[in-house]
Amino acid sequence: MRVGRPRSEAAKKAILQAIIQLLEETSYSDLTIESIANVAGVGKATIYRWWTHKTFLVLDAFLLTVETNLKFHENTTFRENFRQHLNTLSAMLNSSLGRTIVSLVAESGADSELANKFTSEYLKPRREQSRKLLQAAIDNGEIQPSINLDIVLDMFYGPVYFRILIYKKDVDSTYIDSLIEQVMKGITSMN
Amino acid sequence: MRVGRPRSEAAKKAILQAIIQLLEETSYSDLTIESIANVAGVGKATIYRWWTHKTFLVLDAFLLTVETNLKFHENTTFRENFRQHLNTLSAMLNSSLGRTIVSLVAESGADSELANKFTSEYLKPRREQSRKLLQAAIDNGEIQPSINLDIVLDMFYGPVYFRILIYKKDVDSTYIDSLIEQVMKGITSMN
Amino acid sequence: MRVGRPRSEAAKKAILQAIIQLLEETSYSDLTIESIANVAGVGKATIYRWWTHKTFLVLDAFLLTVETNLKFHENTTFRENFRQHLNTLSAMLNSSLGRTIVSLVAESGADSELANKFTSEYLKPRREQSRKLLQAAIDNGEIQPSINLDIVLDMFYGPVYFRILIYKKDVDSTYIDSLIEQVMKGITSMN
Amino acid sequence: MRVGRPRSEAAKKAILQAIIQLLEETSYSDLTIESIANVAGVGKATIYRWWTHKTFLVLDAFLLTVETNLKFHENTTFRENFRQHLNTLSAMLNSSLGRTIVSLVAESGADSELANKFTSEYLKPRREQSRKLLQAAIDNGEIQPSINLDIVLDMFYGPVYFRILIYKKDVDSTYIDSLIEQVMKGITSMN
DNA sequence: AAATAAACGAGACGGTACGTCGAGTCTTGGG
DNA sequence: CCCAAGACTCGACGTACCGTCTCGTTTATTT
Repeated sequence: MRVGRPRSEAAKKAILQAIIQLLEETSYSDLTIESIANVAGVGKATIYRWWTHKTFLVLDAFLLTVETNLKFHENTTFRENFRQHLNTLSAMLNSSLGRTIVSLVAESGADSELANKFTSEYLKPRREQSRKLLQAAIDNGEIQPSINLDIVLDMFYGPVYFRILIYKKDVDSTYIDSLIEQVMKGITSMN
Repeated sequence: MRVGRPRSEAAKKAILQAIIQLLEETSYSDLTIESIANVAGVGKATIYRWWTHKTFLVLDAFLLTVETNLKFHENTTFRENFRQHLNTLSAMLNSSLGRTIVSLVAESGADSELANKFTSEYLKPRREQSRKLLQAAIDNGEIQPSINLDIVLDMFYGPVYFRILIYKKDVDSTYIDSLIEQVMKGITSMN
Repeated sequence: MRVGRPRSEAAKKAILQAIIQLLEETSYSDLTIESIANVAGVGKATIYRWWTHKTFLVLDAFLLTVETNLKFHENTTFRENFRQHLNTLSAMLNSSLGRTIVSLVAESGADSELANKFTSEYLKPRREQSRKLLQAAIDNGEIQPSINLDIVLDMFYGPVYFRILIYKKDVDSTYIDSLIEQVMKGITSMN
Repeated sequence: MRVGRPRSEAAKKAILQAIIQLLEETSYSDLTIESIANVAGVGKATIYRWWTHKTFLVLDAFLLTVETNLKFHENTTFRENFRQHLNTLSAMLNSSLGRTIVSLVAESGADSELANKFTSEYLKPRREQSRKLLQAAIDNGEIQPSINLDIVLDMFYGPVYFRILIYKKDVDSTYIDSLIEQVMKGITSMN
């Protein structure tokens, strides 16, 4: 079996919690490993032993806060599901941790380790499920079968990301409702 | 008149050029004032005399590279105008300087100086003009008058930003064409 | 009797041997407990269980290498005995272990634990025996009874320590012979 | 002429003074660059800019405290001159700074930079002058011309170094007087 | 033989200082 | 009065060891 003192799960938790706390007080660029270690009551070396880069720390802290598995409700409408989904996304992007990790991903290269991990552990699972939702709506005739799924999904997600992060305008439930309405207009089956 | 040695425009240009050059070689976090000064052949104090913050340096370098005033062609279609516009946007987001400044804006607060300047000097002028374009299409009956202009514009821009910066997928002219097509479906007048 | 696993003499030997080996490769300040543990194939805790301080480790390693009990030859002259004694001392001071422990003693305070142990376990026994030797030479009329034993002994030892450690000049047998000769001139009985 | 901001002599002085102060409170091994910088009110980088190694810092601090040029009195006896000289040496070796630098030299290799600088800037000048003093005493017939100057000088210096640093016994003026007396016995001309 | 108990190796832990690097400021001589 | 050069204070970086700890394992004595 593995010898030596085992890794402290308490330390790991404390580190990620410290990041969450600190990012609510300061910006990412003011977030120092030193302050994380202090707040977590942990030695700096412990942080460096398990994370190679500050961005991964933030990503892990982020992943800790988001729901492990996204659940869509089966007994409700396609519209309603998306509405909740986009509201959750909007809340995430308005949190400092969410804004931070997303802008870090934006800055990183397309095949950077950070982008890959963010995609595989956060983005993709959600994308996958919302794609299924969309497909189901096509299957039951609610939505036109001719659409490009990817583009339609981008039309749901993209405006929310853009409006909050770049355009710096509020995305409230009214906006989300109108957005969904507008996208639906172009994809609903007419028969 | 002001006495003493006048400010060196050559130094200013050299500094912004150095940033453009360096950002093609390294990431923003590896971009140091020291290296900028060295490459530009300039003292550090000269940089600090003109700019208060590294982000503004990058923003100014960015603004130097983008067209001062966006021109839409009047004698062509709404679709065609947007197509060119989004292709230009896509090219900008794929450049290291573009990706850098946008992610800096994404990370910054809604009413930070950086976001305000980026909005007023880059984002808003373009938004204004594309809004006019959209309005003109409504006026001549091409597009439904009932639409929410803001949301429709977000549906054009948002997917491009999102797809390049976050989802890390290519946005080529085929994608842009399909995107425009899909958005148009929901807004075109049917008569 | 005491229960539990007994202390490992093998580990103790390995530790002291590791120090001897490492001090021949690196300086004392580069000698780390970690490297000792690695070379000795021993856990750090085992070292700390037996020794409170790194200096004592070195002292113990030193004591392991020096003759347990100094032997003067009775059937030879006073001069000859001292000659051998000082040559041995010179060899010790030229070894890295010897130089290290002596400079540690030099740096330590007069009533530090290290100085006390070095004095009682190394210095004093030798001093005692050479004092006896000197006294014997006085008793048999070879040397003047009026001398201050302590000062004369310092005149034998001091130059050797000083010349090797501080003045950094070679102390070979010629030097030692001349030194003894010169000291003798001032203490030999003239009758 | 040289460009750029000139080196701050005030900072240099403050650094060396801080070392002198700190070494009176703590041992060399507890003397950290960090504490020197704090006490001196100086950035760590400034220390590293001018000194490569902590030992050189201590050496420079030591050289600052010792008389720049040793003065022997011409209108007094050889004995008296040496008496004062050895008393001064004894005082130096009993200071924490003196004990520290000497034990650092003792630990260092024969042709290390530290030993060389200590020899050339401290040891040699004094040795040179006391050698001249000895030579003068030979020239005026006070001392035998047959002696080995080097060995006789070692017999003056060695016992003082040894007794203070290694043997940890007091060296007061009585001891020095007796030592000089004893050495003189073996070298004085008898006519 | 089984249970108990201490020492062992391995290695993670909270710390501290290291030596480096860049930030932003200041002080020169020169333009 | 601006400029380059470069030294300054400051503070975080990532590394290396410190001395302590917590594991599973080993080796003895005690039951």
